[in-house]
Amino acid sequence: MMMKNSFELIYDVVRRIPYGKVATYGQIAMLAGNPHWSRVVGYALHVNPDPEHIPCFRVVNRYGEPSSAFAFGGVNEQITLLQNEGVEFIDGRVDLSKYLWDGR
DNA sequence: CTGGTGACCGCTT
DNA sequence: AAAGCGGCCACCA
Repeated sequence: MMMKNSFELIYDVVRRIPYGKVATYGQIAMLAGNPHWSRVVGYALHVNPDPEHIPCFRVVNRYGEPSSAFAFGGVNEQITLLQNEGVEFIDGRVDLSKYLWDGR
């Protein structure tokens, strides 16, 4: 039986993030089906079983700023990756008005 | 086995 | 207008 745990639903949503766009935890949680999973989303990415297929670096908090625990090698590195995709960082924040993934 | 925490968000007062 | 609290899942000791 394919019992999709909440984590798989979250991974599925994160994997849908297109190139050059960013998504927020709340957005993913809502798309996953529960607006209160925002916390679970953070934990799901924490285990991040497939970082190569799950662009956790494209996931940012509501303020458009990368999470603190991203220091797995250098938060600066994450910002560079997004910039490399065309995402413009302003004052260490992403313009969610332009780069926030609309869920499509 | 139980308790507590964590990459968060939204609502209430 | 601002601040504080709760809530869901899974893993750890």
